[in-house]
Amino acid sequence: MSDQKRLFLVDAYALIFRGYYAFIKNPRINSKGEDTSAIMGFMNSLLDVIKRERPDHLAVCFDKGGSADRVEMFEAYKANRDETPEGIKTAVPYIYEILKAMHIPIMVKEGYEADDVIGTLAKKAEKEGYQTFMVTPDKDFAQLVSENIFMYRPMFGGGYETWGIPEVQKKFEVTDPLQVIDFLGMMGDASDNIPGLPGVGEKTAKKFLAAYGSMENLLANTHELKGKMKEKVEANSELGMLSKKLATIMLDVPVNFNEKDFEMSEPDIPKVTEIFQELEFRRLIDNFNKTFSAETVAPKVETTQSTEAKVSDKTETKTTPKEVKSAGAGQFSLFGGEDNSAEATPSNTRKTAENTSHFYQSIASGMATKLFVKNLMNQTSVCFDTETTGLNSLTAELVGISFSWETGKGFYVPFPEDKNEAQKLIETFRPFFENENIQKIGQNLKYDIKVLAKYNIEVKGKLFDTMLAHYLINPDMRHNMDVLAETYLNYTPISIVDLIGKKGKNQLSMREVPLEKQTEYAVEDADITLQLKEHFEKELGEANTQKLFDDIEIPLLRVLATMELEGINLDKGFLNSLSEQLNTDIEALVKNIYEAAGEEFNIASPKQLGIILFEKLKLVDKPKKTKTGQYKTGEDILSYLAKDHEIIQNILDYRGLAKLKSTYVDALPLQVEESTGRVHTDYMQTVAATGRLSSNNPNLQNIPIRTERGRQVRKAFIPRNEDYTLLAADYSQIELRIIAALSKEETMIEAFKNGEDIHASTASKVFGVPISEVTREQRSNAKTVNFGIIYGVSAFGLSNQTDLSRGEAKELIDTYYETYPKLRAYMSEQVDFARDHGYVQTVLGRRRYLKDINSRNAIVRGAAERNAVNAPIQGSAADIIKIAMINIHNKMKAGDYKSKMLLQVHDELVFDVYKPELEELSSLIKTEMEGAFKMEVPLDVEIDTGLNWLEAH
DNA sequence: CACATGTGCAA
DNA sequence: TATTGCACATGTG
Repeated sequence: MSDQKRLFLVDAYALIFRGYYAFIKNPRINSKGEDTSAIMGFMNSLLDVIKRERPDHLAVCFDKGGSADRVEMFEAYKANRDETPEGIKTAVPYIYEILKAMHIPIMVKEGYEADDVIGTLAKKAEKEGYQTFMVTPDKDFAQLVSENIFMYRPMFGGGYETWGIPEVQKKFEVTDPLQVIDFLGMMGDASDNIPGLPGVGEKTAKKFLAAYGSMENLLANTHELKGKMKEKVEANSELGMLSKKLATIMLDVPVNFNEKDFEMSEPDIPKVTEIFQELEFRRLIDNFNKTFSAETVAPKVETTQSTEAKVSDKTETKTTPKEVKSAGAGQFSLFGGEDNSAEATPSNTRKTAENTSHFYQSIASGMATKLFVKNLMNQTSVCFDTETTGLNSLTAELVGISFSWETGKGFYVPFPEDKNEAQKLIETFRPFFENENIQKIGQNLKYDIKVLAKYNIEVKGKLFDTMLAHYLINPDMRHNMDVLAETYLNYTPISIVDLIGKKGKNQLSMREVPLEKQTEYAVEDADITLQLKEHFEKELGEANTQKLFDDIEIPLLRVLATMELEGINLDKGFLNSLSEQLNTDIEALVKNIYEAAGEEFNIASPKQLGIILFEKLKLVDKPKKTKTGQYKTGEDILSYLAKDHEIIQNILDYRGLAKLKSTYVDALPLQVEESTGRVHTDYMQTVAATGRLSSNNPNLQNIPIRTERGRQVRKAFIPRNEDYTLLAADYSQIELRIIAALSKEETMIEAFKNGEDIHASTASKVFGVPISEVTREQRSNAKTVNFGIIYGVSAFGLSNQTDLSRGEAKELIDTYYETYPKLRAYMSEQVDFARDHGYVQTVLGRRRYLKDINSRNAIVRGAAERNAVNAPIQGSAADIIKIAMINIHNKMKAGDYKSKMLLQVHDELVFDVYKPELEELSSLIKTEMEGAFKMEVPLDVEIDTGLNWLEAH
């Protein structure tokens, strides 16, 4: 390394924003409800740089008041940037405080952007003989790169890349970094509000640069261009020059580079620790101490096993796996001294397979397998993960299975392509999978269970699914393994994309991946899942979440796997003829609409439709626009206009039929699984934040029912054969019953106990008429309010949903609360509870955290308050039907019924019932559903049967 | 081919 | 300015 002095200039806001958005899906919230993502993100980056590079000179640069010059040049400059998120605003003062405590100089110059400050300082430092590193992900800085000035770019997923002249040349396809200015000027930069040349994107900009070298030269030679592009560029030459100016980083900021001011000095460790403690940054305190402890001079690699690490400046760290002990009495020593250690990449402190020591071994020979299974059978708890040829568990073939029962160690069993051979191999593992006494751990076990079921292997014994565990710990977050590993283990697993490529053209099948890579990837997954399990196990115990996990979600996983494997029979022929009828009707409507419009256009394009309706036909004086400036053409908007213009009703009809055809009638037959002839939806158990299931591929929870035409689709869902019949069992008004019971609102409870029609009953009370005299309209409005209450509706919302005016809507809501006073009290109790505890919960203690409940932003807070009311209700209903499903499944299994549970639609279960079992099963289902959870309000279930799903209602 | 947007279906 | 979802067609790069 040269003796040249090195200066690091950190672009604070860029790193703060980046840190904030890196956590956007899983924001860090401390116990005070503050979003500390931005601070955490920034500090991670800063410490990372310090630890990695040990700079002798460093400063952090902020903006203040924006760039007066640029705003003068271009009014819109940064004008329509979204407002700075609250989580960032609150972060900045903390970051200032921390930097002060760390004795790191802060550079700010009123009226200048950090870009300009950094640029000016970098150039000045260069004159003093420094090497300067600009720490920022912002590509604008590439224009400043020189022999002594570099960009130091944090990369997603950890690590850094350094951009010198060659990198910039390659990246932007320029000869001189200064041309980056021309490049940005041409293509523009949405995030910086640089307009750029219209119609010029990255590709065109590069082409222009290659041909003309600069914006000026391009504009001087536009005669060489052709067609539209020529017109556009010529018409916008001024905009082009302006864009170039905006993209130029200014180098004349009045700041001085006094070396002394930028020297790194010892931080005030106690002070920094105190701030971190306040922010609840436990891991960061460790990280900080490590970074500044005396002996750490070089990048240090954490390992999961004992290491013989030689740490010295700029050398790699080697780790040696421990000799593997054979477990139990068996002589299980297949694993020789193969060196699995990997070089530590100095460019990454986040642990990855590259820099973590582990022992992963593949097991190939028959003898080895037998010994391995024997060893497996000695364990009490094993994590496993199946690797398959695809994501469809019904057709996926096993490529391998990984196992781990000890952190940092695991095994991979590759499977042969030949089906008979594969079946033979899996038979070896049957004793393991079907052993009741060995706990099976996995991430999304439903998938593995389904895959193995296709090999006729049943996974028995206690289960622990890390995905489900995390769903209960915080349902609002994401639960895929990569995110969990990064969040809880600070570990970045090998990405599947690295392994098999992006989907599309050249994506590999897992089988085509070299065995060593398969092993690394697969065993790593099992290893990580095992570590996550140890982590989550403790967290689950804290709340009554443990019961929810053991008694609801885990048993439900098996129920869902069974239902999904079962699928439902679909009458393809019926849908095909329906499709033809729709086609005829749609064609007629299209013809009609074109005539009325006076031209042909794409009716399905909201953009084109908007222009026809509101520009050509001028149907409305002031049409409403969407946030992107297009005309709104939603059903609610068009319905208002229907009475005035014939074309509107035709458009609405077209929309309805086109939707029906494309989403259901034509799409469903394509979803029939070839191997079974049935439709197999996939229930997502960890998606809905309230505890509901969701359904996809296809979504069988949104099959039409409200319109006559749409309802027909349900006729296509039929029993498996003539010995069976479809049975649908619906909870009647379960959410209203729950809110009545939870609020202890006697009036409503009584109505339910008396078996009254709740909407009519509400109408009767609210409008002050006997229940027999309630009009259809009154009942309908009462129904809307009843539902609206569950969602936290406003007078505005209610008036939009009904024919009522704002005033009438408000009056109706007021009267409603007077009729059911305890309902209102209950709702505000929920909000208060959320404010105090940061979460709300269902009848079974399922939690939903509401970080925005104390937000200063009324809109954000309002949304959180509605969630506080809605989540316990929707979630409790979800809890209850889950209980019913598990109990019904178990009884049907125990009773060895031929009938099958097929579908769940939030408050409804659909069964394929073997006719001789009908009576017995109807009563079993009703009993179990109504008895799933006892409240002061009785649950009521309506059951019906028929030749198809429509008849069963 | 990937992604955002607008729209609309269900409970 | 009503909750939770999923999927389609269009339009853009």
